[in-house]
Amino acid sequence: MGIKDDAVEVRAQGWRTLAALHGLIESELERSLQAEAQLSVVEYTVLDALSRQDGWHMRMQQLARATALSASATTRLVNRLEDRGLLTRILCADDRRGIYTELTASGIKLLEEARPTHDATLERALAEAQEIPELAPLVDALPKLHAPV
Amino acid sequence: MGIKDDAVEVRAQGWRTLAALHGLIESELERSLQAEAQLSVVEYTVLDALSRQDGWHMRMQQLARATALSASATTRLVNRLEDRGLLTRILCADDRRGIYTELTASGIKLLEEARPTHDATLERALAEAQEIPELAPLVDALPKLHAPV
DNA sequence: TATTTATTGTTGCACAAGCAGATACCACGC
DNA sequence: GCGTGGTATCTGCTTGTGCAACAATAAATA
Repeated sequence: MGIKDDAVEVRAQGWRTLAALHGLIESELERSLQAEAQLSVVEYTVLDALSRQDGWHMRMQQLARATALSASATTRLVNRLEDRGLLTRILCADDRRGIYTELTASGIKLLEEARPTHDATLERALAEAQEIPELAPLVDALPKLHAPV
Repeated sequence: MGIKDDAVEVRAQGWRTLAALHGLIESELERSLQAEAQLSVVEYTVLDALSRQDGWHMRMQQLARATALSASATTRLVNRLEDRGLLTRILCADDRRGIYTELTASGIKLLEEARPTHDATLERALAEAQEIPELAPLVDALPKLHAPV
C-alpha cells in the first residue's frame, strides 16, 4: 500500500509544482503585458493563437479551448478585443451558427509590439523560477519536451 | 540568430504546454471539488497547505504566496473559510501586525473528505492529458521531478 | 416533410480577483 | 521619546469569470 500512496503523493507534488510555476509566470506576464500593451495574458493568448492559425481565423469554441475559458468568458473576451478593433467577427458561410474571429491589421500590429515584451518576461520569469529549488527541475524539463535528445 | 530565435520559441511553446495542462487539471479539480466538498481549488489549496504546515498555522502572506493570490484576495478567501468554520484567525503574539490562520477540527475533517476526490480527479485528469499528444511529454516529466532516477 | 435532438454562441446574475488607498504596527536613526 | 520608512492586513471599487437559461441553426429520425 506504500507504493500506491507514494504515487498519489508524487502526483500531488507534481501538480503543486506545476501550479506554482504557472502562477509565477502568469503574474509576471500579466503585469508586463498590461503595462506595455494593455493586454491581459488571455487576451495575448487569443491574439497569438490567431496569428499561429492557418488563415488567421478560429471559431469561438476553438478559442475557448485554446484559452481554457468558458464559452461565456470567450464571448466577452472577443467582445473586448473587437471593441478595440484588434479582431473581427466573421459569420460562417457553411454553418450559420458558427462565428469566425480574425485578426485585423491593428491586431497584428499590437501583437507584434507585445511579443518582445512577452518573450523577455517569459525568459526572466523562468530565470527567477530557476533560482527556486522546488521549481528548478520543472524549468529544466520544459525545453526538453518538444526538442527531444 | 536562428539559435537565439529558437530558444525564444522553445520557451514560448513550453509555456503554452504548461498553461494548457494547468488549465485542464484546474478545470477538472474545480468541478469535482465544488461538487463533492463545496470547495474551490484555491480553497482546497489553503486547507491542504495548512495541513502540511508544522503546527498547522500560516501567516496571511505565506498563504498569499502559496496560492499565488493577491493580499486582498487572500483576506477574503480566509474570511470565507473562517465564516464556514474551517479555520480560525489567531493574532500573532510577537508581531501584532501578523495574523496566523489555523485549521479547525471541521476544517481538518472536510479536507480529509475532499482529499480522495482531489487525488482521484488529479489522476484522471493526468490520464486524459496523457492522451493529448502535446501534453503527454509534460505529464511524463512531472513524476520524475522530485523522484530522480 | 415534420419533429425531435445536438451544437454554437450570447445574456442575466452572483461571486471572486486585482488595484489603490487606509490603518495599525515594527524597526531604525536621531 | 519621535519621526520616517517599511511591512501586514483590511476595505471600496471595478472588472472578469462561471453557471444556468436562452435563441438560432444544424443533424437525425420517423
